[in-house]
Amino acid sequence: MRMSRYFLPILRETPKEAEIVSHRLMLRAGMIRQEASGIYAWLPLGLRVLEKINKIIREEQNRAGAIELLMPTIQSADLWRESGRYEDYGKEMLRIRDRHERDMLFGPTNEEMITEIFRANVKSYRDLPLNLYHIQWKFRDEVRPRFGVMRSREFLMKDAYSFDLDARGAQESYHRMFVAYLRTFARLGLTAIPMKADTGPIGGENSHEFIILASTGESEVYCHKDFLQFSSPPDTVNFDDAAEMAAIVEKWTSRYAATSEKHDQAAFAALPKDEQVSARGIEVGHIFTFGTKYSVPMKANVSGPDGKEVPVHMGSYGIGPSRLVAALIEAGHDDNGIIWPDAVAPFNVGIANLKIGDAATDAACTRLYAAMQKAGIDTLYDDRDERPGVKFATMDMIGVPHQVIVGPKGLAEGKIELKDRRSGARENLSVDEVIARLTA
RNA sequence: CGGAGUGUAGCGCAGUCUGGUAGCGCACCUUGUUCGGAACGAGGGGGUCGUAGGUUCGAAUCCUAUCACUCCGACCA
Repeated sequence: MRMSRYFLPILRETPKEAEIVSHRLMLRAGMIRQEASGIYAWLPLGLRVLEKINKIIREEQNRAGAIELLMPTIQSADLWRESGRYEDYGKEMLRIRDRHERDMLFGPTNEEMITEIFRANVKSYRDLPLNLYHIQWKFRDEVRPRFGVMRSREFLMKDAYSFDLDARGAQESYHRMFVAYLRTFARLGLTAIPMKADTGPIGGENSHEFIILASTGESEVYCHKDFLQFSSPPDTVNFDDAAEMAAIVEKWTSRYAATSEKHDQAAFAALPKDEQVSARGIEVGHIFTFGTKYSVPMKANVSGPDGKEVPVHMGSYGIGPSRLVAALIEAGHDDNGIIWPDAVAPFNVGIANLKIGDAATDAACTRLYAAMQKAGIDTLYDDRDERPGVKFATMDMIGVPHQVIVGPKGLAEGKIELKDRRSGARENLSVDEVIARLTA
């Protein structure tokens, strides 16, 4: 993308309402714009990151055997009356009335709807296990939205729902999602630690929150330092092998890890001092099984091998991509701006032409840009008529991981500069060397 | 939902107490000198001062109502 033709409304000053670093940087980098309290428009740069996160989530959900569909944002209240949650949900639910005076709502979650879809179409245990997911905007009318997209009212969520014949099958589905989550967060460049979570009113055996450590995180968390060394499951992992899945889950739940709500001070203190990690964390995922909570009242039954009808055992698995964008920034930034992992960077390569109009720099940049495009690399070419300092500051703030700096001084010696955003390391290389390096 | 506060140009703010018809910095446009870490000068465009009433010869400023937004606490992917 040529920056001169792009829509990248960068702010030089920080809007006063932005308290935490991710919110500040998302506004300053022109990723989002607030349209109402807790409701944001995603500008081109922000949307790129969001879509890259979604892509990774999809790939890992699919790998684990989940199947994508798309449910609507608006739901009928009648569906929620079936489960009894229409009355229970309270003011967090945005209730709407259509022109025929029918009660509708903007979905805060989709258990009811997915159960309805399931029961209408699946009647036999032979069709199980089944795991359906979608990535859709949800709305929860939080009393007090804050921290930008970290706690917004409208937010994007990937939610998967598993269906199994019995509790044992549900457990296996849970394990698959657990492993898929480990892989997903690892690919996003994050270390996410599964922490035993409260199932709350939903009930059930299995529940974990995936927490990433960040100094500006919202909650206090405590865990064993081994979690920081654990390697995530490789892409050769076999999701059909229940024993392999169970072993991975076993490993990742073998050490102490809890958020402040579930913190057991005594158990934590029993760990050797140098193995204790006490930090702040952000919840980026939550998985749990809830048995037949919805299948019983909503009559989502299947025939078992013995011919008897039984309610299915279900589980649900959420990841918040929009929150992840903020979490990634909380986990990756410095005084100059955002530091994206390559996997989600809106642009992976940035080309800064320090002297627009200079034949040599223009030619070198054009050649670089063409080579990057040919290689299919997301590249932002800063071809604006701006001073060098402005271009450096822009590249750093929006967090382009690999920056190619092309100026007349270097070119006089046949060299351009390749800078790594994260480390700040710079190398002087020829244009061909840079192309070879970046397209390797 | 309780408590506190703020609405004046895209962003950050002054002006409000003490009414006289709106200003500064950044950004934007023109132009010149600049040009390797957010340059400088000259000129210029943009605001019915959140909204609606009221008081007044006259309201950003005083009064009333209303809306929006933010922060602190209790709740959440």
